[in-house]
Amino acid sequence: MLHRLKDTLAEALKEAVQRAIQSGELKIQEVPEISWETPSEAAFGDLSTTIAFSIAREIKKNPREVATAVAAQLGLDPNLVEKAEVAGPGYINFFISPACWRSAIPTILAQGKDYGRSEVGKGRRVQVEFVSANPTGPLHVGHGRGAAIGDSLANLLQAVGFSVEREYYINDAGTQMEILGRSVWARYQEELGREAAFPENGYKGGYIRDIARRLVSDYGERFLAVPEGETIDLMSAYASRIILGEIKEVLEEFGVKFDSWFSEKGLYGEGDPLEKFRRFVQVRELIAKGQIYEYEGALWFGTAVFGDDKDRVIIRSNEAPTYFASDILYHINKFERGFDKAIDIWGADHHGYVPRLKAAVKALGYPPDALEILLVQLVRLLRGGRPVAMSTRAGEFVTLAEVLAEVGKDAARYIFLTRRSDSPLDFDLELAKAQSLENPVYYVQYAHARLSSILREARKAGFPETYGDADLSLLSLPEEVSLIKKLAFYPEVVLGAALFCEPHRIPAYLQELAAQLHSYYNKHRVISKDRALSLARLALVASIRIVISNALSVLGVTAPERM
RNA sequence: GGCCCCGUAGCUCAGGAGGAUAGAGCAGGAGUUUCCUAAACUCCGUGUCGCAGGUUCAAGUCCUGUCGGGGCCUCCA
Repeated sequence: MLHRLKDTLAEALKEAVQRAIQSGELKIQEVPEISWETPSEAAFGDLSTTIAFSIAREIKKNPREVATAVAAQLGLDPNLVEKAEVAGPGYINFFISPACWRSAIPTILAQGKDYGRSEVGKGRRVQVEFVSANPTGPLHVGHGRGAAIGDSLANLLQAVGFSVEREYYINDAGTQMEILGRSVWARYQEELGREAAFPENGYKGGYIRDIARRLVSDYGERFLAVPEGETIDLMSAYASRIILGEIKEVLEEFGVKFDSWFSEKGLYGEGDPLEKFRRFVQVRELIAKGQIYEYEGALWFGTAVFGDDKDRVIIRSNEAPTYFASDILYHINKFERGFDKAIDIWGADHHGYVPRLKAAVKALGYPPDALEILLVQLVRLLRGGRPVAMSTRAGEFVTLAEVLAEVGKDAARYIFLTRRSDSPLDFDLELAKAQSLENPVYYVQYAHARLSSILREARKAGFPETYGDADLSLLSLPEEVSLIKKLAFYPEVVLGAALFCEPHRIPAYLQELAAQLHSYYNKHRVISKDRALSLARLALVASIRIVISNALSVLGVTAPERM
């Protein structure tokens, strides 16, 4: 609705500029693109354009004069626009008629769950890769934040028409897996009463011992007889399978469903990784171009010329590929699967890798913006304002599962999504549990429950469940028009949040909408003796409920009927 | 040493692709319920937008420098 309105007004503006050109008032070649502002104050109208400034710059005239000349030529539909006026240094402000705003209501009621969706991304495939934690231990709170952001971002992109795939990259190859195997091996031996040195950098968490115990109960002492060299792989395979299973469980509980679980091992497949890599590189003639070269026995990728600080090793002199090699192969694989865009969501501690991976993508000949990397800052876990001590190395950390058990999915997801991802987040367990003013989740959910309650009461009072007959012109209070306006902007909020990868815009919007609703509710009765007015207000209430419900659903938070 | 992020009200943070007099939540104070859910509402805010320059008709927003906080640098994973 808003989108159409803007197009209509932009058209009218362009025509006005044309006429001003023809009449000789403006001497410009072509009409510039119309951009819209939403004024900060009601006195400045509902929509505002700064087109006069850009024209004025071109022809070196006073912006105010330009605005006046354009406004004088404006032919506007009085059903849509009450007035358009020149204000300040050269704004043209449009005052949209209440009737026009009200037309949003039938649209919302008709579209229901689809209200807010658009087709901007139609025909384009995006992959969102997130969480991707090593299967060497349980997910912690930080992973939870990444999960919430990745999942809602995927929802948002879907809502604006992209075809989206959620992927979890399982880092199941390399040194960490070996360390996992060694850790389990040590615990396994201990369980069976054999002296065993625990690896220096091993995983000390209690879950390793649990896995060792399961191993004992499943297989008894069988592995003690196997040569140590062979046991490590077996141990790490066994442990990672269990851990990955638990990761999947927690994510499901958290409401996150991946379309694909991509194994790093699978990336290399059966063949020798080094060979595989060389083959690919040759196909792309990277060696011929000098982008990949040997130096001191290692294979280097010349990322420096593509914006990295320095060149990077991809195959070490001991023939082992670095993680960078895996990352390169993995991203080649992504693009070969046909995604137009890959969005990686990483912990902020990996930010050092951004330039080198982007450089690699560029070197491989993919468009630079085909890869977008979103960094998620750390989560500081608090309890009653005091930091909760955590140390991954010592194996003491609060897991995502524990947080979920304590505060629940809705509060956790909502809080993770309230701040922009590049800003560190304080997550207070007491606050997340609190059913109080301090907890933003309940504020919004309560609004939804309230609206549901009104609609229930209306049904009891014999009001119809559809509002086609409602006389919406009765919604004349400033609060009502302002609420409708807010609803009309929802699709743009979704679009902005999706395109800028900023899910936090949704909770911010919800907070504002809920505040307006609560205030309206306390001031005016929806269901009254005036049946016509009641019906009109019920149509508004039903529309608000749809928008809150849709927005919460994008966040993966439930919209309760009762609280 | 190099790079990245952050610096906005007492606290936690927004600031929507440069725009008009910079906002919200919380904390603190005072009030509101015969009525659709008080998990709510109403009222109470003078901010060197870290600092200094610059670009622009217009800068919290862009550029440069600088100070403060956090993070990252490896033939580590």
